[in-house]
Amino acid sequence: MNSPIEVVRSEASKYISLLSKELGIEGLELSPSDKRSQGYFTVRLHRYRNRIDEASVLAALSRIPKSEYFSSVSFVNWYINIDIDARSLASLLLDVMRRVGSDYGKTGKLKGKKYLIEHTSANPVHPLHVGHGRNSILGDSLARLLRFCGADVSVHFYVDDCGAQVMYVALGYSVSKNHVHERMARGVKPDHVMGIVYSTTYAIAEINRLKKLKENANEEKAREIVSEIDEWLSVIKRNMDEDPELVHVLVRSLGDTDVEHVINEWNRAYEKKLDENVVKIVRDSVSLVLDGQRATLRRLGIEVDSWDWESELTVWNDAAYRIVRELEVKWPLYIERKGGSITFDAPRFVDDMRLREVMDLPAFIPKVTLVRSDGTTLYVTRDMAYALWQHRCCSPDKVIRVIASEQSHPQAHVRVVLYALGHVNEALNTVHYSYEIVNVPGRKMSARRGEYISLDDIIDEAVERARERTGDLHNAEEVAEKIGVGAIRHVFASNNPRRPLEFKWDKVMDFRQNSGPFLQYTYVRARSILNKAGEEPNLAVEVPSTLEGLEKDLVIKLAEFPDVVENAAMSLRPDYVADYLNSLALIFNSYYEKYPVLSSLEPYRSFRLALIRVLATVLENGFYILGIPTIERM
RNA sequence: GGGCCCGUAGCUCAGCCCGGAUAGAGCGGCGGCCUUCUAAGCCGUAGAGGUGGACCGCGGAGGACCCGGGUUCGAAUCCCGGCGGGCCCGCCA
Repeated sequence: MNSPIEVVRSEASKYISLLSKELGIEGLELSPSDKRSQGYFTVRLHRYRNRIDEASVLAALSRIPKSEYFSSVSFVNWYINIDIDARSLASLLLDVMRRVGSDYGKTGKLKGKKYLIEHTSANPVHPLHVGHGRNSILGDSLARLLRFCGADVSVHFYVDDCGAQVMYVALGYSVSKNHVHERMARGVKPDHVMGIVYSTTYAIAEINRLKKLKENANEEKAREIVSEIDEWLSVIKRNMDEDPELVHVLVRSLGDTDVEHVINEWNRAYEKKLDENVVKIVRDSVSLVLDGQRATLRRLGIEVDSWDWESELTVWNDAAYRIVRELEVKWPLYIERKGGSITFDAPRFVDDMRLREVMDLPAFIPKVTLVRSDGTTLYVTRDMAYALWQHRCCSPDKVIRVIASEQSHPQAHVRVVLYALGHVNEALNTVHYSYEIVNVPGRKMSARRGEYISLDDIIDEAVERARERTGDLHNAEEVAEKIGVGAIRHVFASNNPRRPLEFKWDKVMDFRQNSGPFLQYTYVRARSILNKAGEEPNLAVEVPSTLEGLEKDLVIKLAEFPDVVENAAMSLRPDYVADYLNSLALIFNSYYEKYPVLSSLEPYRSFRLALIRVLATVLENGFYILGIPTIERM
């Protein structure tokens, strides 16, 4: 048993079940008390007030032997409060710690379980932006959390290399190759260069399209079109400010081209593998962008195990079409055809099959078009094929797809269609891990217009602000980098994914308010004590006869860690870990002021050193889960 | 029009699934603490509620987690109906 609190809890459960026999009541429930001053665990007896009286409860309590792990059992206001004996809990804690060492917190709960986590999966046409930051960090923290609990986790990134947006960047790249490479040779990140190529090419396409539209439009319509053109011109202008030469090249080469037409040609050519040159140029440009995105992820400590190319897994092997054909054969009554397009009546299917009783679905689901009139597949169709592949590739117990909440309908479609095709387990074990968007006040973000705040920018900014305070440490740059990364990771990992996140520079970067650096600082203080102590703390120490106040609080908090991790993993909520670390840090920082370690007398000195050793381990493991870098000095 | 999520102190949030004791934190405010293990820290304090009164004591009622109902011995928590905010409802991804 590697969870100290769990040991006490099972003692308390035993105690309570004895009590329920004594009282002749079934279903007494042990829960953590919200009034810690009264006790750690509590049992509510209110609902039995008419069946038993207080005297009989007190009598029953006096008949049951108390566990050595309880300091007190009391009966107040119809609550039975059981308090933990801090001394025995401390012994338990140190026992566990002696046994597992740096593995403290791992309960092996998910041993033998296999997870596939898909996260980020950004369009490979521009740098990652703030929204992706939330996605990547949530996904990565989940992966770390589940791995920490013993699960076998494989992290996948879906490379969305089909569809128009990729053709824009490829076309732009094809006419500006030398310039792109020259910039990369100068050290500019490839995704940033390609981001400019993409949004410029897209703007050129839009302008050319609108211009043609204008020719046979009435006066009112024409005015509208002109103002739209102006907007796209301003996109070009903004890109021009960033890199005039590159944008000039693009405008010169593509200004007179019917870009939209070429894009459609290329799109077809790529999907059907008709033109080797197109395939190569698309692959090259996507790879370049991915290199850049990968570098950003790596800077945040995020590693991806598998890069799954949409083209290979769903299009070139015909998997997406197979989905459609099977659906047509199996459920013809739910298929609607209109001029070559194919639509699945998902809402009716869900109602008829009573699917809502089987899986968690929104109360409303729209119909879903699977094939366009021109015979090409849609993103969602390909995603269905991909979802199936995710289950086939390594037979995971669960596939967790970290995808923004705005995609809840298509994600529901994916699961419904898997179910319809008879892949029931696959459908039930596909989780849309939904998170809310990141808002940046005052900025309307649009990746197509090149309007976004890149993840690189905010990391840079965070690091720069950290640098202002690292002073003349010999490794100031390195420390600043870790603090900046820690701050960013903490912001995204510590918020409830279900809530929209307001991203305000001053708030995220305010290290007083932000707890990433606060946690790191806490670790530094603990580390400092251990370093000054010199030797590795002995964990087989005598526990002082009295533990009270903050010392007791600290022991209990440290003992809770395995529980907290397990709960976070089962609920897929890395933010629970962040929350826990935060309150642990608060307790320790108060403790630090009040309880000297190195200068205290025995047995306190040794005991406290051991406690600090546990604390450091808990922080290290918590940091691992959240991906917050540890720092020895700051 | 429909769906999903959210509404708790000045601000950001936890608690709600599974109802129970005085609704918890952090930030910000105010006031303090660096010859003692790193002050990116800590301590104290006000703050979730209106009326009447010159003040004090005692007792009672009412209000109190967006609003209004309901269920319950008991509701921030469950149910119904509103209001406010975000996102979605494409032959885009």
